[in-house]
Amino acid sequence: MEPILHNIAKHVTLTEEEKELFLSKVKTQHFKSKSLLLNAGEICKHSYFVNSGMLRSFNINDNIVEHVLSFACEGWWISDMYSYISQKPGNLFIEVLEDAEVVVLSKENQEVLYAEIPKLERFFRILIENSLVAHQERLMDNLSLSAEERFEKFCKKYPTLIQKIPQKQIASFIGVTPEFLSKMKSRMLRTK
Amino acid sequence: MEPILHNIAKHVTLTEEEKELFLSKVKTQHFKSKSLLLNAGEICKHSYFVNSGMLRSFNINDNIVEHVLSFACEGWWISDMYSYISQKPGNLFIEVLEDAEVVVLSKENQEVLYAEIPKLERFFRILIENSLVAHQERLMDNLSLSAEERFEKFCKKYPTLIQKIPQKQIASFIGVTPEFLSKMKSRMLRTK
DNA sequence: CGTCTATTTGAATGTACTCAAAAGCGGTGG
DNA sequence: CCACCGCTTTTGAGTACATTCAAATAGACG
Repeated sequence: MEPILHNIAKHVTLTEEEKELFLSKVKTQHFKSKSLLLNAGEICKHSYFVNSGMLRSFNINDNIVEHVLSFACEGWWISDMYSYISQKPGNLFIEVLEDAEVVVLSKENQEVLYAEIPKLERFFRILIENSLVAHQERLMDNLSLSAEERFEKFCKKYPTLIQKIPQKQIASFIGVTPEFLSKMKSRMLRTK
Repeated sequence: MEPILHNIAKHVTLTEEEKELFLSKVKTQHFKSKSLLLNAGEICKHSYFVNSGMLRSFNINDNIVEHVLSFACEGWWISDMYSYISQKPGNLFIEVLEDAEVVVLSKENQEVLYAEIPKLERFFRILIENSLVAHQERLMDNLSLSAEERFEKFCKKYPTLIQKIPQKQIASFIGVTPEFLSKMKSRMLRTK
């Protein structure tokens, strides 16, 4: 079965017709590593569900430093939520880290689906609730944990990502420079 | 009209019966300053909508330092989202900063309302979407802005809160020590 | 194989923290 | 109504964590 239907089935149960309607409103696309699905300053017109490969969203601040907001691999959704819901220009980039197959849902079709299949309102509410909880936890971690503790937590939480994400991206995600993460790692090995 | 109905009306339109049903599922309560609506380790059984006064949610880390997750004054919702949706013990406190009148919605009644009034599913989805966007922005700010820039942004964003929130709470919210915020303020006055 | 990018390492620097003490402020009780 | 107590804010000195800049090394990709 389509992975995205499996994802939906975790929270709500669709009839066969509803599944078909849903699939008729999305399209599957392939993207090469390093391609940009969204540029800062653009309006985010789509939400992406990852079938395979990996994406990330990030911004770039005045000092030309990148900061990763989120990674998305198999089974994860990604978009620029701010821009997507407001349909105003956002400041996130969405980039492919690993050749990816993604399911693309447009904002317009999302609205159509909400109207046609009220259960999806519930599905996305639950999805967003979980995302909110994750972001709140990450925010509190940034406020209350040391860089080392944040890194350890990241390793425990995403053991698979450690293998395939470049270290500088992980550094950016946990909020340190790549140089410092490198030093931290060797220090952690030495003192352990 | 009830402020909470006004709040709901910003996103969805309820019939008179639906409004009545909604109001029958919530209760209004008064809380004195400094009282705790939720203790870390407890299961969060309620969501709160603030009619008047002010609340905050925060956690306490191993070093016994408090970190504010959010403030809530007139027209804002507050709860421990993680604990509320999972019904597991959370690690947030919810405390009254200023004598408050709040509308209390229990998790059970929330579920009843979702079932009886599907439009509320949409209302809370939108509410949570907005909250997610705000938390994402705050997270990125913590990663990419200096303490001074975060403070300036806070002042611009919540000019009214500056007046009534103790400075140490603001420090905790933007992620610095109260001593440092104090020094930062005097430095900003001097160099301006 | 060569080029480009990522990672490591080191030295110097800076931002924010800790600890300590003094000053300010608000609420409460005598 | 004033005095006192507790909490918040300010100020200062010393420190630590993380950054910047630079250079060397390693690794990936065409």
